[in-house]
Amino acid sequence: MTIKTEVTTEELSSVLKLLGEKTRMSIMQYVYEREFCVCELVELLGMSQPAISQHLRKLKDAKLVQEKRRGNWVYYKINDEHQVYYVIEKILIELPSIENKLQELERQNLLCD
Amino acid sequence: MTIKTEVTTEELSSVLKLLGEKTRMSIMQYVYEREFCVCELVELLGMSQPAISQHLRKLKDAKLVQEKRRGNWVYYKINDEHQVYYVIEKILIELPSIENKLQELERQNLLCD
DNA sequence: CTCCTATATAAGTAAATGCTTATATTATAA
DNA sequence: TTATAATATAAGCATTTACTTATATAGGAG
Repeated sequence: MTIKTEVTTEELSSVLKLLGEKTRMSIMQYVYEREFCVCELVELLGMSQPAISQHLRKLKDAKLVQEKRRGNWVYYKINDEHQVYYVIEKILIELPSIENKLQELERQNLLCD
Repeated sequence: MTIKTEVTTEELSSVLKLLGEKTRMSIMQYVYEREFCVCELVELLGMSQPAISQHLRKLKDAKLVQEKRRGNWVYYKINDEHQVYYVIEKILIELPSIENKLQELERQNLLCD
């Protein structure tokens, strides 16, 4: 039996505040699919590296994503143990598919590692 | 058969941006329950009348709520025909119950009309 | 070690945000 | 009509935000 921990309005709205920004929402969508390194996200989202890094920092501070360094690259993935992960998931599955963009990335040989 | 309209990342994140503010999230929670006039929301949320009005304006502009004037009072309720209402609902049902606050409001005779 | 690549951080800045106070609008009632 | 109550709007302001550019850090390769 799973006991669902009660969430405060403040906690939930602070998560939604982070998702309420197009770029961060997209990042979340990508790292929900699989892990991505920073440079891949830079390509996918067409934004500067510092901009992406700063968004990732906020997501990491909120424990929405996890990072793992592999050589020069730092990979980010969604934290599926976040307190409101089940809510986040419900939101992310509503977004349009990112498959096209992933294929495009692969086609252009922009995948790292 | 219901056809679920595709939602863009931008549209969804703009809605989440509005919910990503504690006061507005609370307003949405209240008007999800039933209609409320502005002065009731002012009492419930303990904020100034202009502050509440301004939040309601944003929610109305985004078509998240509907207004209806009745005499001096303007009542707001959730717009259950919003494009992503089904997502909003999934979020709102996760919030802690507001029953206590409603009872308190009633006890103090602060209900309008 | 030195060089290079990936990433993070710092500082600066323009724009957006959420309040405040003051005032306008709208409807009811006298 | 005038007065009053509920709400909306305007203007001002402090804070936050999301970028930019420049620089720091960290690891791999030679």
